[in-house]
Amino acid sequence: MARRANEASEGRRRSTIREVADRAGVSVATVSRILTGSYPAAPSTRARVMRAVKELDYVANAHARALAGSPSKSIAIVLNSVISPHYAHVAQGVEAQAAAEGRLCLIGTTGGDPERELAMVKFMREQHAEAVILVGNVVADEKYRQRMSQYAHALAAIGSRLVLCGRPPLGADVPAVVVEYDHAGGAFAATSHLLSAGHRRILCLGHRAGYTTAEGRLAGYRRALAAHRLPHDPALEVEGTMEWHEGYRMMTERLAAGARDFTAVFAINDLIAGGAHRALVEHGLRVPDDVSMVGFDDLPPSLDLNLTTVHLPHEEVGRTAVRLALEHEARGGTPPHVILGTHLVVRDSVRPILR
Amino acid sequence: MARRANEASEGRRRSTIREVADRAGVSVATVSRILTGSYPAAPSTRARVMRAVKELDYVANAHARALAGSPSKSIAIVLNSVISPHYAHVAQGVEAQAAAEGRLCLIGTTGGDPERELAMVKFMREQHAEAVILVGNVVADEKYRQRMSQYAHALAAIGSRLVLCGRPPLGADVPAVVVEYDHAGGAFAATSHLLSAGHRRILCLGHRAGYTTAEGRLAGYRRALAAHRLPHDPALEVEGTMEWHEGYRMMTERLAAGARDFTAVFAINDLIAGGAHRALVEHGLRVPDDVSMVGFDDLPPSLDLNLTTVHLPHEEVGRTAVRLALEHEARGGTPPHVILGTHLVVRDSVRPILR
DNA sequence: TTGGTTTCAGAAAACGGTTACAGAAATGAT
DNA sequence: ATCATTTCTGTAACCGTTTTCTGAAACCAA
Repeated sequence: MARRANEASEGRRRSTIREVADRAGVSVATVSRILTGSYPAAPSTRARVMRAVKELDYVANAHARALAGSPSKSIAIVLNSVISPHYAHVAQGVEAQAAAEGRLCLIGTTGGDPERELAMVKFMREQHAEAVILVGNVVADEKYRQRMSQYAHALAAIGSRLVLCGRPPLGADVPAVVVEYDHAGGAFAATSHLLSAGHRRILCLGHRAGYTTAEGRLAGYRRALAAHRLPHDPALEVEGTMEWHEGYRMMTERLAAGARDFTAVFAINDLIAGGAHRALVEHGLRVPDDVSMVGFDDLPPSLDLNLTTVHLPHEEVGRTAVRLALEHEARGGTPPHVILGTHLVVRDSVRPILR
Repeated sequence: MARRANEASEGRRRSTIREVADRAGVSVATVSRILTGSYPAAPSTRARVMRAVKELDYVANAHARALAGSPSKSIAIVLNSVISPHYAHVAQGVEAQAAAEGRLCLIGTTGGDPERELAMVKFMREQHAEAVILVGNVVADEKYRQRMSQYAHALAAIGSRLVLCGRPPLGADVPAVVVEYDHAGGAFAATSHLLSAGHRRILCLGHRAGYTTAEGRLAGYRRALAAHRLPHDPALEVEGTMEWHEGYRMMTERLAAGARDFTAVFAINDLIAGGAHRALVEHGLRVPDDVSMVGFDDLPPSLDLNLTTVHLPHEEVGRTAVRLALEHEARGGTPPHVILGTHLVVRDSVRPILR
């Protein structure tokens, strides 16, 4: 079917609201009002305008729109990387909620570098994003905190919001929405689960000072022990980063050292659990028959391992971040600080101990 | 250290180029020129301006900038979902390359719905993205193709580009950059690998008519058989979607049917391989001892299974998409169409057959 | 000095929308 | 028929930049 004149495609620049107005025989103001729906035009006018829009294949210029005062309709998300499952889920949540609220999603990755994070926030500020959502932990020195809280103030001054997602607040006087996970609560539940099964020597794999996520989980582990009137044994708390090969390393070294001085493992995340699992298998130990294990995060690896683990509402945190930012932008007041709950997902990686 | 007057944070609106100009005692034109670096101003003027920028915490308004004519410096990526590892890797590549070229990344997900994809493209068009990158396959009816190629023309008319990533071209006359994978080549290599090991009855799991990805891989499988002067046996080509549970289903049904009429499996992707693997194990068959297996994609599951598989340059495809779009935008001419090569990653899931 | 080049900086016109304000047309009441 | 409303539409200012065109200094050679 031969298309009409194919005007829009003919190497010409895009059509403007003025051209639409001319073709419909009305003023630009009318076109604008009809398209934004800010005013109920007469049906006949409306029809003429819509026809002109169709014929010219008119698409409004978001930049002109934003410049003229209407909000930019965009949400920015800044994270470590997109390929890590956890971040991917959070990003998915952000994007989904943003789309549901008619917003576009700007995305930037930092590779965990605070400098790049700061640069990204500045970049997003140029774009007038309605909210800038920072996801995950960064090792934050004092200079970083100062600069970031300056950004928070700057964003707040123009009716935008900084949102901290899965990371601690910057300070009481810094206007930022905060959405955190209850790491300690989850770790408490996980450890209690092992304790209830009769385990007393529980290895805690992967804590690390300065990383609030790991610290929170270690705290929950200790609290659970304390609730059972057990002291925590520093020899059972193994330090390491939250990666598969670190889990493998920690467990391998432990087993190589000789005595198997534990009956259960609380891995601070599922990746560590996965690595530790491999190391156990290589030493002829089976989960859960020989060693019980609980993880944290509830990501794909835990499914493959049939691992009992703590579920983090990854996607929910992203949705909540967007929702709160937008609500708060409208309402004002003190930025909300919410802590999302976690829960234990029981699979098959724990056996009771008979005494 | 007490900060000066903290002016920018004091609930006031953001500062403009005019304010910077006033404070530095120059005109807005000069400020603009210095900030964009469009020509070398006198050092003293430059210093004054930069100081004013710092003091006012001035950040340029990207919308005003884009409106005034400079390119928007943004790349849009539209994909199925962010949590699928394959798409996540592609997105990572796009974001990385975009950042490297000083561009911001707009992201949108469709959930595989062609309607939402079209809406997203329109949305991105409003934002004047320099390129719109469409990732992954969609079931495309004729109406969709028409609309999408109309968009391609519209984008081309304003110096932007539509990029198709991992999906076939829309047509010869549609101005779109295309970056594809060599599915057939990869499948040929994978199947040849099994054939060289002496396998003759090779199950092909997961082809599906209408899905170009699956079709390409099936074609490669058949071509490899043909190269060995073997006919392809329709009974060995099992239909299914590219998901874990489908792999599980296909293999379970196969084994339940009775006779084990194959010695090796070519799974059309790693997820299928994973599901099939589980089914085999449940029937007491081990990989590679009892059955050899090759997958496709080289994603996390294949690592866990120690699966020999075809590596797809996931991230590379994203980087290439951005690079080509930007290059082509500058150069013009016929949009490039590249096919990225794949290669076999040999792990430990294939055993030679002794005759 | 003078006149011709450079260099640097300013004035003002876009860019493409939104919206306050005002005016015209249509409606209803008298 | 007249006037007061109500309903719709047009005029024009403005958003914050970039950029073209032009003018003023500053420099150098004659």
